[in-house]
Amino acid sequence: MGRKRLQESADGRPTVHTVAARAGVSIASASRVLNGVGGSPETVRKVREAAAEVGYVPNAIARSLQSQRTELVALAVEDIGNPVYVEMMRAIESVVADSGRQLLVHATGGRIDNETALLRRLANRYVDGMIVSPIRVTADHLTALQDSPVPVVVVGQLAEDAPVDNVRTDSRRGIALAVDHLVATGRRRIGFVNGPLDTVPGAARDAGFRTALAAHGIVLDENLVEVGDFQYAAGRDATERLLARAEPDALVCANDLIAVGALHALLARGRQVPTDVALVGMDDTELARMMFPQLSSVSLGSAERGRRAAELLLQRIADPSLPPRRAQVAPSLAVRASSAPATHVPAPREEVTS
Amino acid sequence: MGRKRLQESADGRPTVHTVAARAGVSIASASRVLNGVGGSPETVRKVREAAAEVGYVPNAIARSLQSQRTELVALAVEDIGNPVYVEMMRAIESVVADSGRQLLVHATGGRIDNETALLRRLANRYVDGMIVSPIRVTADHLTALQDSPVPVVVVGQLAEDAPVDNVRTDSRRGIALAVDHLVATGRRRIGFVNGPLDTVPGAARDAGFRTALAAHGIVLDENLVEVGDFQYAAGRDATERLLARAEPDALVCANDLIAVGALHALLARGRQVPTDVALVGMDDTELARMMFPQLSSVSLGSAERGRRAAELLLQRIADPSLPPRRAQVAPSLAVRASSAPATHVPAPREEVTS
DNA sequence: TTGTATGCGTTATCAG
DNA sequence: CTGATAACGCATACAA
Repeated sequence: MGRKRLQESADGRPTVHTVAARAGVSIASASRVLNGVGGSPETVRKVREAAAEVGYVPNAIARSLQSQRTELVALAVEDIGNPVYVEMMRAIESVVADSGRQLLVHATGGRIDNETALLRRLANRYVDGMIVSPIRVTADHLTALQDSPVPVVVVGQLAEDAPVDNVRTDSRRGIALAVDHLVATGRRRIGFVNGPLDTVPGAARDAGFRTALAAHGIVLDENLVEVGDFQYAAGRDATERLLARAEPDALVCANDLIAVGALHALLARGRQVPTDVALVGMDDTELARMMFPQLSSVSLGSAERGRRAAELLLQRIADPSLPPRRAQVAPSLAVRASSAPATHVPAPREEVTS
Repeated sequence: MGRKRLQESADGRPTVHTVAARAGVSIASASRVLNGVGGSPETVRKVREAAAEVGYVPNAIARSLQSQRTELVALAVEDIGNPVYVEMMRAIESVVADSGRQLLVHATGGRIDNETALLRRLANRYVDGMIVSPIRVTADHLTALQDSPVPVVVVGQLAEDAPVDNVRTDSRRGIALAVDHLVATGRRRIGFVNGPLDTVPGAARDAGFRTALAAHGIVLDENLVEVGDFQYAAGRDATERLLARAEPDALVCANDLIAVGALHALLARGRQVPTDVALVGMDDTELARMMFPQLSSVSLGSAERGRRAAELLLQRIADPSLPPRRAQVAPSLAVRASSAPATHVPAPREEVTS
């Protein structure tokens, strides 16, 4: 038989053995007391005392190996810098922390291979579950989602029959809210600055825009539509291109970052907001409220979606046999200064150098 | 003797035993091949084949228990929504990912108890090290930092003799850069919107502002100084208070969030930027470039500091016996439209309703 | 090179 | 209630 087990861990820190020896009890008793199950008053006292004396802290790894759970949950989003994900993350973190778990954040950069790789790595069990908000979804991706070795919840649109927990919103309807509002306040030449059409949200918002305009009997002038990334710079550049060839009296933007870019482009070109051009963003992030004028924005309930996703995930972790579930959060419109009704007195324009 | 070890893990997933049995070798041989050390060509082939067939993925927990490392690194910041931390986080994530590790992000909310609790929890070894950027540092805190059971690197000011790895910048000098620039471009009634004075950066920036003004022989009018949180809303409100009682021709802000709030307040009050009031922020985040006009801002090299901190941490993880080290990143000023020299023709002011 | 046996630190089982 | 012992899944001395 090999040498007797030491009472200290490799790096000299106390283990259950240290505590047990010091308290004069078995490791089993020590462990029980430390976990608050069983133990005579006397044993409890001795073990607690010994633990405090040596500054015992349980090793999370060893505990995980035994319990098969890490108490860690991951979140994978495209762009950690986008305020919409910050809000979602905050909501998720709150729920996750309340359950005594910790949140691990991954930035995928929207690269899909990156994301499937992440999904596959889940197999090594370093987290108990994952929330992922993909902007592109391929068949490959979907497969990886379905037979993920650990619970996964998707925030975003997924095929109706996809057997994966998911939390969705209706961004088509969200765009319609924006268009309806603009039409109601007298705008007619409504432009649209969108993100990539090969993304799920990009495609949905494009469809939403076209449908909404048609519903009002407005014929879409393709010159009023531009596409870029879901980023500030792309939004600004796309708006510049649009303004170079068309004269919108309102602009709907596919997210707030784009809207801020659009605002920049409009102001740089000497357009007044909302007098000349009304502006509506999407996601209703704090960024929208930071602008001057404050930006109207369609809320897609990002915090709420985050919260729901976290709850779904925790439930599934608790009971993996649950059937796939689906939660839906309705969009709403926050009207602010950037889309106040146009005064019918066109203000004198003055070119401003950026 | 107990029942023979199973070939599958509790949840039915393959383990080294599964692979070994299928390949007809011992688990030792299987493990060796799987780790790329040793093994005859024939064994390697058999094991690789078996592993692929059963879809073997090593269990990260078990591996960690053995190796005493989790390949996880934590980052604790006050406010995940502040773009300066986003930039820092991106830089850290990049270095950390390159080393094959993953990043865990904690939001402390600036609550110091929260942070020390975090430090103490490190003892359970769920991460190999941590980068922390505290805005308040107490003696208690410092103690916790020093005898942390795992490597810790601090981003921020620390006492000279504190035996803790840390990456710092000189925000006093950073403020001086801003003041010098404003004075050089003809501003004299320079105001300052700061964060809480009981924070390390708040105190440093206050001192820097006063010193810089004095260096130019300017007597500070206390009406030109306001304090709030390091947040957008606080910056906006503080600026409103300041504007209600004083008439600055320039404003230095303790960070970009505050600067954006100040811009909002200025514009809402009908002030032209930079014509009436020049504006300089701090941290030089992407937010500064998103505004109209674009905000001048003092760069404190947040990405660079993040990178350096990550490198220091990885080095210390590799060799815990290293002496405490210190890295310094110099501030610099990015001049943009918000602080262009004032035209000496005061533009007509017009009250704008927010 | 290969296999046996042991330990990583914890919790769970089961007999006493 | 308590203690001895077996897992958890992996890596690695050591012996063959």
